[in-house]
Amino acid sequence: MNVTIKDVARIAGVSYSTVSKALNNSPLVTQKTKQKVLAVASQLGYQPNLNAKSLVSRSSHVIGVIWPTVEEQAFSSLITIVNEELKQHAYSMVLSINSLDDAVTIFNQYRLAGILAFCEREWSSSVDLLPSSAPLLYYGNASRLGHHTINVDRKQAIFDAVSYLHGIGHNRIAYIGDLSRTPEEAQLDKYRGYMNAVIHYGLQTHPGMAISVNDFSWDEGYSAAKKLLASDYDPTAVICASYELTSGVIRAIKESGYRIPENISVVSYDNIPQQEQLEPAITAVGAPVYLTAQWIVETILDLISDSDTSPVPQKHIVIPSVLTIRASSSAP
Amino acid sequence: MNVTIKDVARIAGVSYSTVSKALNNSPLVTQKTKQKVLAVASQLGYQPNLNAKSLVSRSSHVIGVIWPTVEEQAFSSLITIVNEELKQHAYSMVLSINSLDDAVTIFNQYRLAGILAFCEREWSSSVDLLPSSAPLLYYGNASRLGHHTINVDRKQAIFDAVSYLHGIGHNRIAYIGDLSRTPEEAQLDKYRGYMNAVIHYGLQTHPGMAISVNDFSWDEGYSAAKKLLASDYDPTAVICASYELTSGVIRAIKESGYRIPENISVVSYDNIPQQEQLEPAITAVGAPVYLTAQWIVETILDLISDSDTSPVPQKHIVIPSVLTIRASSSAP
DNA sequence: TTGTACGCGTTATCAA
DNA sequence: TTGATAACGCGTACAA
Repeated sequence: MNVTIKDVARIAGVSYSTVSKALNNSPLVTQKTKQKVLAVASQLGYQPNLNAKSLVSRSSHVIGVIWPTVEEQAFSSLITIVNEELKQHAYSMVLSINSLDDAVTIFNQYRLAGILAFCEREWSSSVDLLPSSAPLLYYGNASRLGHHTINVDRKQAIFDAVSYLHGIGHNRIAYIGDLSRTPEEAQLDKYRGYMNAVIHYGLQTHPGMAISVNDFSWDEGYSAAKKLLASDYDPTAVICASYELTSGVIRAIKESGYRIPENISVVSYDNIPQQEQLEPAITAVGAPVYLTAQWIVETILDLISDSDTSPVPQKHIVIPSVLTIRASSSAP
Repeated sequence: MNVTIKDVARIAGVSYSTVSKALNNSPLVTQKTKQKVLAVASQLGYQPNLNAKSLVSRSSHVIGVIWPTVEEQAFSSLITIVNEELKQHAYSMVLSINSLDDAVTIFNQYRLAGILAFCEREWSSSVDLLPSSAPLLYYGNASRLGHHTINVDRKQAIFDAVSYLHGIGHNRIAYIGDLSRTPEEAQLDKYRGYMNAVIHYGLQTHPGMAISVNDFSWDEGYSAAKKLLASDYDPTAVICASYELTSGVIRAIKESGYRIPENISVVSYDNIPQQEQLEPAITAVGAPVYLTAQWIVETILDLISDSDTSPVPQKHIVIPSVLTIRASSSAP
């Protein structure tokens, strides 16, 4: 326990600076001594002290991710993939589920290489004051803040969904999502995309064409779909604002004796592989999660290497939506 | 950026050891200089370097939590509460979603104060080899390993559910859970509790009294309940192995025209507050999540303070189940 | 009450 | 090619 390079040096019979070189693949050491040092190190169970390491190098190869809404599943697959991607680039990832402020504080104190903030809803007002030594990249709807941001284009995504459905002949296209008086920015974007498209294509309108949900559980999707089918709107297609909603919606549609897509087409927001597993496989729009993860990782790593050169230009990246057509949609 | 105590000392016109004392509430400094130092520190935006701090103190006030199955929501409320509890004790929490080995490795390298492993299913075989300098506490089914463990009593929980239902007059009590040939240990425990109780109380048995699910989604619960109701078992009560399953089960029961609890009682595993929000509020068994979180925090903090004194006795804590009666159950 | 000096484990710069 | 030595930022005896 707590064996240091000095211990390794003593056993291996070399100086500890030589050990350091051997451990770091320095060319300033012979293969032979290197082998010996490595052998002793692993035999002693040597584990480098990252505190010392990042104290001297003033940084580490660790990215801190802030994820205050751990109970929302929406980000979990994205975060999983980001983690894998970072590992490929020899970075580690560490999560905090504290508030933005608390998390930034502790990450800063550890002098992490970079910080990634996944916060779709709440933005601490004091965050602008926090002097972050590490590059801070926000994922979500934060273009207004004076920080680097990366976003998915939700408005375009839903617009594309309507375009696609209209293109194959649908005219009564319903929407199930968050229409509350004060929806989060992200949800408002989706609704805007829907309304814009409805107007743009001159679709039939109806008071009951857009159904609001209280949260994004399957249960709410189920209830909303029941309500939709009970109205006299008689939609030929429905667009759902999330994967979970969709899973409830298709259950409700099936139970009401309708078939997908023969009687009604379903298109879901959230371009994640899991859509493939639903029955039937669901046509989806939104930024593909793999692509999003890759962009996030690439951007944060760029910011880290850029951070030497000042001034750093502000980055605001928007990931386009992709339409993935599956079995749940067809011409009416 | 990167202002150190030396900078603070220079501006405040004192030596940097005085600054250190002032920052750490040492009694060896006058209130006046302390105030001055604190003022200068905050004005300069001083942020302590935790790397240096834990390098010199050989530890930090940070607990690392290993959570490889981030996509399973089961732990999320527990982890949220653990986080809050730790904050109360002036500890920070940091998560890793890597494999057990990878996570332990990096946490060790950062010399964190303690490690908490939330891994219900997979146990890396090599984990025993990892020399962890920090106390490692496992949550899950790991009593076989040579490590400290903390667990909930799932077998007792389900047994209690049957006892309760039998006590108020039920004789045909169904079970919906994971009965696959090779279930995880945790799920097997639940089923054992059920079977033990069925035998113990001499309940009516039937081939279709226990329905197996493939995963713990609401969807599987829904399908299982439909199957159960279609059989000729005619249960007066049903026990579900998880919260998500239950949410699907009650939907299926309602749709089949039955009322809860008049026609059929429902008891769910997972003693979490969310059970209260279902319609009707669900009677639940299992270790209350708040209690579990408190035990976890208390145990890991104990282990940390014990770790000075060697040898440390091995701790294996089992948290008892509690029956929380709500509207979903009544005499048949 | 305040300041000085040393060490924590590591990397990097020199001399040897 | 190796080894001694000075940082990195901080806590803490010990001296003033």
